[in-house]
Amino acid sequence: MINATKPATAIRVLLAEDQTMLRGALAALLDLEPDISVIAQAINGSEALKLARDLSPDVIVTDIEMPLKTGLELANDLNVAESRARVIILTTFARPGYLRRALDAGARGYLLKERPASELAEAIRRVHSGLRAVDPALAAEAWTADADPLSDRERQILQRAGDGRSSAEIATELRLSEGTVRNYLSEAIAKLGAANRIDAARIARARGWL
Amino acid sequence: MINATKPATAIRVLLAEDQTMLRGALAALLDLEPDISVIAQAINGSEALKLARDLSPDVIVTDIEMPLKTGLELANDLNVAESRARVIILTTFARPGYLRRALDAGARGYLLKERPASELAEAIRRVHSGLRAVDPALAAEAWTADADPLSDRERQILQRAGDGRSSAEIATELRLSEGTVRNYLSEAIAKLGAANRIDAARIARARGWL
DNA sequence: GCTTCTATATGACAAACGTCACCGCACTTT
DNA sequence: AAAGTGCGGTGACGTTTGTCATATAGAAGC
Repeated sequence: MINATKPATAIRVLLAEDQTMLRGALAALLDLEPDISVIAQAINGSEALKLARDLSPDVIVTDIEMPLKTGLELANDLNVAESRARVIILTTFARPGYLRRALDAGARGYLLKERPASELAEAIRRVHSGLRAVDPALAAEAWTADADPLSDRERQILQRAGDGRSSAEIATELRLSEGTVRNYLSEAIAKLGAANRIDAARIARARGWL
Repeated sequence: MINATKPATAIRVLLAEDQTMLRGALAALLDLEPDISVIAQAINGSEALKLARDLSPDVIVTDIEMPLKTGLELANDLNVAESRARVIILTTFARPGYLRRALDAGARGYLLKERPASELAEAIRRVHSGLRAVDPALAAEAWTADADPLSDRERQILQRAGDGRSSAEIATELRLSEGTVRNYLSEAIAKLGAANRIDAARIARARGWL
């Protein structure tokens, strides 16, 4: 993409989204804005991290659910690396758990794909100028929502159990004893009020805790 | 959207997609093409059907998984109504089962959201000129893909098991004995080469069989 | 130092799950 | 009529899962 007509002060944006059609369409639309320049695109979280380090963009717009590294992990990695880049999460999921984790990871914006594309450009400008850009309806909901009750271990184990892995397999993978895995699952099931591990995984996913 | 600059012969397109950001971005991009005019947008299948009847577009581009009416149902309804409109399915899912159902419903195109947006315009032109536009990789896969090995009962039961219901609950709901439910699940697990019921549900979903 | 907390482990037990051989009944097919 | 087929059921058996009480080692707090 040629940006010869952009002012040198245009906001330099990195776009991370695994769905090619949406990524391409958004990049094209954003590049039509005179004050925004999409300097790179990434198809997964790892590539985005690498590009962010090489190019130091002003703003990173990222999906959450991507291969190799999620947008939340990306935001976290950039945060601990004290990156200058400001992160906007762009996702399908209006889950308070995701929003909370995004903000904890240092994201400055959280926008839903349900919203019109024009709001994305607006959010980029807001975030670049130091403000936040969080979907108002979701922010209100997050205020009243329960906090994620799961520990990191419980989350790790529940993820794998939800994919159909047995306690023994999970134990081997995480170098725990099988009994310990069952204990963690039992805890998670109780915390979520679920009937079994699958039900627990379903509930946790629906609330954005997995 | 103002189309004053379009020739009267521009291809008149109806776009049905529930995700606003993607819908808006695609509409904007397509409208940049001189020979394509997006005359209307729908946020679900029912609205798309109504608009198609009122406006009789040349080409309808539709997602599959939408509220109220899926894109496959929409294609089917238009087909039995002997609509002039030609349908292109635009979806995330590279599932041979979906492709087969789409073609059975009379769709002329099947395109993945994994593909660049430029291919969408190309597909619209092909379909409008009477040709087909099916993702080549998926078409090849569909040729060799296994048919769905599950019986209706197995599918019913596997769906519920995948949601975390116990054999006893499923038995009550479907008025079978618990042993029978376990037998069906055992069969389904064997057919799919899965390790357990959850694994089986995961595999079946991934192939579009659930 | 001692206490408390946290993560992990063990053992025991009941319930749920997965497998398999086999039965019964209603329908077709021949 | 006999044989085959599909669907549902039974019983038995070993494995996995869920629960709970309890234990141990290290880290953190006092």
